[in-house]
Amino acid sequence: MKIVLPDKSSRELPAESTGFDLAKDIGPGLAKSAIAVVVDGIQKDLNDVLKDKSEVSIITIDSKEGIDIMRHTLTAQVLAKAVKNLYPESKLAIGPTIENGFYYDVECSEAISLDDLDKIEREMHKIIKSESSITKKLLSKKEALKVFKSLDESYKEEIINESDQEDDFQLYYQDDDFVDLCRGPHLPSLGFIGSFKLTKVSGAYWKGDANNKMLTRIYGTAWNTDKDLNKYLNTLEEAEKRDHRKLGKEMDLFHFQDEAPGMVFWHPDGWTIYRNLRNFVRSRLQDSGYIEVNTPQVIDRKLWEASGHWDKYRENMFITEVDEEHANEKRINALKPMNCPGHVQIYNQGIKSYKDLPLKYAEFGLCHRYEPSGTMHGLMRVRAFTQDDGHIFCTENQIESETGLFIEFLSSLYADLGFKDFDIKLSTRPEMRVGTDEIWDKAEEALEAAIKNLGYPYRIDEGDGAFYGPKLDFVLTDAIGREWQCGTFQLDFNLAERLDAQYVGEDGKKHHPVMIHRAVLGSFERFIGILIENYAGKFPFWLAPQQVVIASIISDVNDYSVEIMNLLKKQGIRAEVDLRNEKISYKVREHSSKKVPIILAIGKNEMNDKTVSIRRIGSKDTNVLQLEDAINEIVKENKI
RNA sequence: GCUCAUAUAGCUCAGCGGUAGAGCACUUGCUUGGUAAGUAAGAGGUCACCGGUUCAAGUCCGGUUAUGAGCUCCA
Repeated sequence: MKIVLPDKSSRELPAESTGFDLAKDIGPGLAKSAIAVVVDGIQKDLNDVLKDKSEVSIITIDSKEGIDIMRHTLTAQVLAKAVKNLYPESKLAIGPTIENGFYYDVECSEAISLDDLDKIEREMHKIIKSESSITKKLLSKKEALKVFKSLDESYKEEIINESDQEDDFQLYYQDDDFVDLCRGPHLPSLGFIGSFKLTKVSGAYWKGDANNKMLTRIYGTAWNTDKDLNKYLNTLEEAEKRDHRKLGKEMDLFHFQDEAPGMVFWHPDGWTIYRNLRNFVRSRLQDSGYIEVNTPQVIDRKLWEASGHWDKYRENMFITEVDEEHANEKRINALKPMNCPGHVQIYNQGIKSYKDLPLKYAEFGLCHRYEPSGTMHGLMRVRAFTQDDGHIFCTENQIESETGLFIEFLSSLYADLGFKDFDIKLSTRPEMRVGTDEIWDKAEEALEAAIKNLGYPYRIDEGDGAFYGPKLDFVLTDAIGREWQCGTFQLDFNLAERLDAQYVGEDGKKHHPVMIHRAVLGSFERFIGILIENYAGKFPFWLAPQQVVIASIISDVNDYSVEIMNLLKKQGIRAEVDLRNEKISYKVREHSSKKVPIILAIGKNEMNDKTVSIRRIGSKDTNVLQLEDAINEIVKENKI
């Protein structure tokens, strides 16, 4: 039979040949590292029989797909078996791979804790040592059910029962008859398994549904070599070191307390960062045609009913109760969870003409949302946060140009904040939606055209748009490769109509404008969390809360130190002196650990020569400069 | 919201039935020292909150609150 290879060349093989036969035919090296094949675009086991005229490529253990298959085999054949060996009463649910690793969900009467992972790992090593080969059997629904019924694996039975296929259920066996149901493909033998480590245990619902039983989920990570494994474990450690909650405490930036869960108490230095960031965004917004507004914090439920929030999102809103003194008012209010209804109220004052569009309101709006208790996480997920929110009121024809302007605006802001890369995700119409297909067509096309014009790569998330319109989400990548979704650009065909926002068109008739909800940072709180982790606390000079500390070496130079501080302060630099009766090494250590960007050490020499000794964070080098030159350099550095 | 875990000095943590301990930080004294911890002394705690068991509870049990890891959610 004839097999076509990825380079379109073809090979003649005897009938009934497998992927492994093909690999052998190509070369012994390939045969050694081959673990699976892709047949006509679908991953198959290496020992599956190939069909005539199919297109086949070979997956080797060191490819991305290969590692994924290895992880898959590791969880389904090794972790699952180890758990069954150690806890014979346990039942297997599912064991997929995830980014960098895998997990397996099991039902276990005995609680499995972190301390048990060692034991399970040892059992896994024992299983791998057998280098058992893995063979596949194809069973009918009835036969497959019989197998798992006899093993009392009720989750597997459920999976089979709910499947709409009747035949070809894939059961993978090891030499000693351990069996697991799996979509495959799997490694041909356990000998291909590389380095792994079990990382954590937690609970997870069967099928991800909170109404179902909570299973035990065991997580692990796996790589081809010890080196890769260690590299990954190191990045985890690095992420832990950068944790904004830890750095926030160390650098004295903010805290939380029981009386206001999910709401930030900003300390002086944290608030300085916040203000710097806000000033930066504010000036950019002004340059880009936005008008800043401000809307009330507490608004009568009537407006939330009109906007639709009361119906849909009441669960997540903070509602105020009328107290005794004000009982005659009998009003129920809500803390705003969003700024948009407020912005429409401003828009609705007076009559708008098509000549007024696009009209762009911006607000650093403080919003409250009652997030479920288990979802809060430092600054990243809070109940009170400030959005760099904005709403663009425009016509359908202006969508494309406004999209382009926004993407460029966002891109320049991200670049100045230290994020060069971001991805764009276009979410299209969901099943439940408002608006005609015609307007959805037009809107989705406009968004896509704008991205294409600017030449940015993007991906499409079918059906992930909001019910009121398609949207773009912007995902940035931080210094250690993690992704954060921050910016958003959401078209809304619903709210203007609901709240009766109109403009008079060229035709003299009234029309509803398209509303675009947009944010670049998302929330200041979360974005500062991301900045802390991205920079590991070592903020760029212009953002740093304390920019310069002038540390005296002996008390004779105190006056000169204060003089330097005042010169810097006059130039708008956040400078402080440290005149304490401590050694210079003590002061350097303390201010370095607080991540102050510049330490100026001042001793007798500096005072006599009118110089400073400058030391930058992250470097042990010191550099002696003339005072005037140093100040000029520092002032220059303060520009974004 | 769900599961599991955690809550002791400003911070990091030890103590796990017989009414509290370390290091750092803080205060004071000595020390004026040249780039990541000078030195001595002192002060500092309703052991998260409410209840239970016990002669006796940071210590065991239950509840509440908050936090953490996941899950679910995120307009």
